[in-house]
Amino acid sequence: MDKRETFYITTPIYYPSDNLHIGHTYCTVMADAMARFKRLAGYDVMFLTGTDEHGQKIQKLAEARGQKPKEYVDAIVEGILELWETMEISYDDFIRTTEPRHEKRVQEIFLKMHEKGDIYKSEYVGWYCTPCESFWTENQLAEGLCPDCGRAVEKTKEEAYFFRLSNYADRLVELFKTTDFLQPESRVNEMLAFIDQGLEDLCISRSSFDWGIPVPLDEKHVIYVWLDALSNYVTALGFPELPGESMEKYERYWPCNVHLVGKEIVRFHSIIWPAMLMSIDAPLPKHVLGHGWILLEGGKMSKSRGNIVDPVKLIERYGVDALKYFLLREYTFGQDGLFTNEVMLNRFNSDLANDLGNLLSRTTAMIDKYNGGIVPPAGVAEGPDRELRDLAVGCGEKIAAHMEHFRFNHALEEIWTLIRRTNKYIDETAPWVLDKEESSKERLHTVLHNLAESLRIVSILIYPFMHTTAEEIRVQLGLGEDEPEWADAATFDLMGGQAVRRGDPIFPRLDIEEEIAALEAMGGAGGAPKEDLPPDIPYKEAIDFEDFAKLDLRTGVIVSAEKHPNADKLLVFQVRMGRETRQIISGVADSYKPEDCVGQEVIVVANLKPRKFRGLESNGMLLFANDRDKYTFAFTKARDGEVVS
RNA sequence: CGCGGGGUAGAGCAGCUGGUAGCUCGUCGGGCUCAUAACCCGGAGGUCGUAGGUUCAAAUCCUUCCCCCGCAACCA
Repeated sequence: MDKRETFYITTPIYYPSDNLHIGHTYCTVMADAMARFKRLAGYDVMFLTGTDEHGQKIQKLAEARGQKPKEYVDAIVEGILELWETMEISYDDFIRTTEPRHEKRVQEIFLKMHEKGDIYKSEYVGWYCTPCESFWTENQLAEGLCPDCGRAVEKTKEEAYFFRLSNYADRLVELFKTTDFLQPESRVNEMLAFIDQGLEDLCISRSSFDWGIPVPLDEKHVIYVWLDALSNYVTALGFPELPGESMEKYERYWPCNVHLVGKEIVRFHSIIWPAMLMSIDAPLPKHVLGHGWILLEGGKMSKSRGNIVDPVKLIERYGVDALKYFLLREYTFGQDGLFTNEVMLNRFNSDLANDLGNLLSRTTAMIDKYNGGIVPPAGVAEGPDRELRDLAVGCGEKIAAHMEHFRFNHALEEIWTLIRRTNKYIDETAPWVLDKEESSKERLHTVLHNLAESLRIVSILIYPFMHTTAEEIRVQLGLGEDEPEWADAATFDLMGGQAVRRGDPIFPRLDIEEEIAALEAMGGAGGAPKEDLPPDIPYKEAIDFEDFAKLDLRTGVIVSAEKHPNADKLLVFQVRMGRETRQIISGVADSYKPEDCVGQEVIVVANLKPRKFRGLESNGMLLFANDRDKYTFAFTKARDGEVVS
């Protein structure tokens, strides 16, 4: 029986509606570093990641491409697995919510909650768009119309199952107030405020689409996202028990040490998930940690804005370890951080090439040159030796302390303090001077030994964060390819007699301007892509000519424009269309200033029913080209008031 | 008063369980030559958004206001 302490860490399961970007990579890299650190520190680690593959959105995306949902997600999941392989993510299990092991157990969980009396059938009042075959909640509607197609929706009552989330409000408040369940702490108030508004029971089934796990005992329904997705953290461990299948992992690893999640889903993980577990009388995870977002210049990264940083391109160019180092070193856990190519490249040069790479290079070069490539044994400590040795030997403990709080940036900073100190040590001891006199050879050997020792310790310390680099350093130092022992980082003077093997620079210095130019030319790796294609949006279903003929399109010209007094994004236009001038409202305030619109020729959908927006009536609609939330007038050179067809 | 995050040297950030402001890059000057024009030392540069308050002492705690950024609302 394995007596080691266990450590169970998870990432969210990602939604495979598209390829992943650096935000997902960031989260997964953090989890990986933590997992590797804990393994090295002697824990029995379980590191889980996966994909959340059900839901209406996937079903529709698949349909739009004429695929079965499973086919569609299979292709994307393959890409995700490849990415994690490239990133050398050391997950122990990868769970897909479409796997039988998950689906069966989610049904079991549903039944358990049902038995507990926490699930009841009721009616879910919502809105149905017949052409889109989509079911929308009150909140999702756009001024009472379908948010997808803009057509009228019907109020329908959908039969649905609900979870009595409201029953658990008190216990949840207790959880937040008396434990450090949720971190960073700043999120706790947010959750308490949310609970304070009153928890509504949670709708956990849908019958308006079928890409999901069937509700047991009622196959008209499928289980709706959160119950399905959140359960992965236990189903992957074999809970609930199924006949003939082992719960060994569950017993060993649950409760989870850490759910690492993005700040946008902290709420689901710290309210719904614990409530579900309370309902089935399972122990709660020990911690939920919410990390921040990586932002690009100009705002959040998002698929629709096209400003996604493609991790694969960065890896191809700079290597996995460089990217991992940057992500872990640059950002403060829990806070948002800015990504730019320049910042990243500067880190590569100063920290990796100049400090670490160059230290290895000069150390091995000197051992080669001054001692025939053999690491000398320990000698008598003098001068700055003691300081270097103390710093090196104490570094591991400091890192461990930072890692307890997921402060990757501080942990790495500690290592670089040691690296810089070692560089300084070379200057202080000036081995090239010692080499000149026979009388100082002994001192020279001690210095060379200390340098090798310091780097050996560095190679252990960086192992959880950049293991390939660590291995390369160890090979160059003549330490072989065995996995290092964390404990050896706390001991000096282990080396002597190894034959160093000089290699190419482990991190060649980059020409920053050249690299920035290259990255921008590639596009998609930060900054604006040069050759920028419009977003790839599937075409809607074909319509008959009669449908088109229903539209009454006319030309117009904007005679005045102003901001809507009660809305941020709306502009109120007066549009002259031949004999009449109409008021039309458009949500383009982010793209146009009112004064720039006057005189603009436009195309108007003239027979759209008038509607009020925050108190002002809009009579018709203006046509715009929409590129990632950037609107451009679709205009005509014709006289205003003419028919467009 | 919708919710939340943030405003600290030219840039990007850390510090924020209170005690004379720190890191990286950049910049200026110097040193060294083992090394990837890298490394080492030193200097310049900040009234820590604003206005008050608590305190012997505040970037750090409390309050006011201003600005930025997400989310929400709103986008026919």
